[in-house]
Amino acid sequence: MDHLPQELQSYFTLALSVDGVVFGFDQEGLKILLINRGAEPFRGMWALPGDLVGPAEDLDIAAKRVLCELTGLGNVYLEQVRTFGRIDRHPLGRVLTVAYFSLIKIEDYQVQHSSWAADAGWFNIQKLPPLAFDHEEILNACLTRLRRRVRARPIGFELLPEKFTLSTLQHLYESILGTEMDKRNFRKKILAMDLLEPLDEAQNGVAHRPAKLFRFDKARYNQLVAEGFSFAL
Amino acid sequence: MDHLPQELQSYFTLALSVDGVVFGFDQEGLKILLINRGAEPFRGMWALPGDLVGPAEDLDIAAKRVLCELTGLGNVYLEQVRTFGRIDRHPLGRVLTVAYFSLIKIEDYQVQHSSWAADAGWFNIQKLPPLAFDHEEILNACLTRLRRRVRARPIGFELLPEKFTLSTLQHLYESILGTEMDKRNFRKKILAMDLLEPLDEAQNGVAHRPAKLFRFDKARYNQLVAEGFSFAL
DNA sequence: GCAAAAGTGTTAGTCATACACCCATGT
DNA sequence: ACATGGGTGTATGACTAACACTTTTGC
Repeated sequence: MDHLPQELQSYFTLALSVDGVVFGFDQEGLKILLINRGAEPFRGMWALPGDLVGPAEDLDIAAKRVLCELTGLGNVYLEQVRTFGRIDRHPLGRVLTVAYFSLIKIEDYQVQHSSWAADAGWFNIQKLPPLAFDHEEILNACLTRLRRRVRARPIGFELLPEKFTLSTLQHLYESILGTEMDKRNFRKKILAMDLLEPLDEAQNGVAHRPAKLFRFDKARYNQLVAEGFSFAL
Repeated sequence: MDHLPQELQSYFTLALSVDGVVFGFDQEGLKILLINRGAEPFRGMWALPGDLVGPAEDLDIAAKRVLCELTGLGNVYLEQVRTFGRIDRHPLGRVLTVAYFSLIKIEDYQVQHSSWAADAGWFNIQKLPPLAFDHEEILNACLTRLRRRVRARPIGFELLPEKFTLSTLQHLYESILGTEMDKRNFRKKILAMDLLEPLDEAQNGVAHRPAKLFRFDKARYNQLVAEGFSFAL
């Protein structure tokens, strides 16, 4: 810091954190991963996973690091949402936070032991506990962003296993958007996009007619985009 | 800073700036306001207007301050876009920057003398000079955001004087989106939304049939939104 | 055979697109 | 009278929304 002119030094006194809203999906619907804080402030409260950004740590890398420490997962969908900078948002000092959301396949998640979390767990998006800091505001911003994105980009698949049924996909959309959709219209629309590859495989062990399985064909999507296609649901 | 535990102090060594993409619109099309840097680094280069965020300054307030110092305007449309955090993006140290874009009525702009700008000027979005720092990347992010927003929210009016013609409005959209639109279809669509109040007034002094003037009815928009309407162009 | 979810088409209405001529004004 | 942009309607195709019954499996 010695190389800085005197008059600039007082500006280099902020800290920055990243906070992540980790979305997952299962039979019960859309969920998010919360941690129970193991350290002050707000020890014992549920909060979004997050950590301070190191002085020489790239912002996106920090977000990936937090996610990986918490879930053991790398290489997942991760998107910056926005930065929250109210002066008094953190009791320890001037800490701004950059919010990210990520989409993971909930079945891939394994509990990890991270320094800042005494406990972690999935919460249904409908039944959330009170959150520490301004994390409810952050969560709302991320949820709003997810709802817009999921209709304009084929990112819903990031929440599903590789093979899935059309009904599961429809329930995914319904539970993210909070709406009900017509089965026939949904299938018509999504299949017409020609992004799903039907597999020669079906569910088994279910007490009803087994559904066919599909896979999202990412290469096909990229090709269509290059030809001017744009996803919309 | 004394109240911080030892192990946290090294995190409070970052600086944060805000950078703004100020959009304006006139007969020539969409423009942005650039400054010529009066200080190192990049002295003499064109750059986005921006400044460091004070240790006790709210983030949004900082963005408004920069905009006001530059243009003399307050109370304009201002939206946070995203935060750029590459480690080496600033030569003086670890400075992250939060990008904002704003929409102003170009005729309201008066040159101000601000400390960090030797000069300032409007540049056609098509003919920009090379920019300092990573400001080209920031600009692109803001432009992309503007293009999406302008189709989903009635914010284009922020760039126009209170009274405007339908042709001007159409040219505004065309120059933001980089497309051409059909005159009849455009008028049909925008008038069908019932957001524009036709005035008993027309252009004058033009060498052709004078166009009728309209005003954006914000109260009407708010009412329609409450009833479930959503703007789309 | 019953419960449970899978799978499948048609119709009516709405919306988007394409397109060409007359009008009012200034010079 | 001419140049300039203002202003207007219709027809076609595409997409959206609404809607009910048969099929396949496990128990």
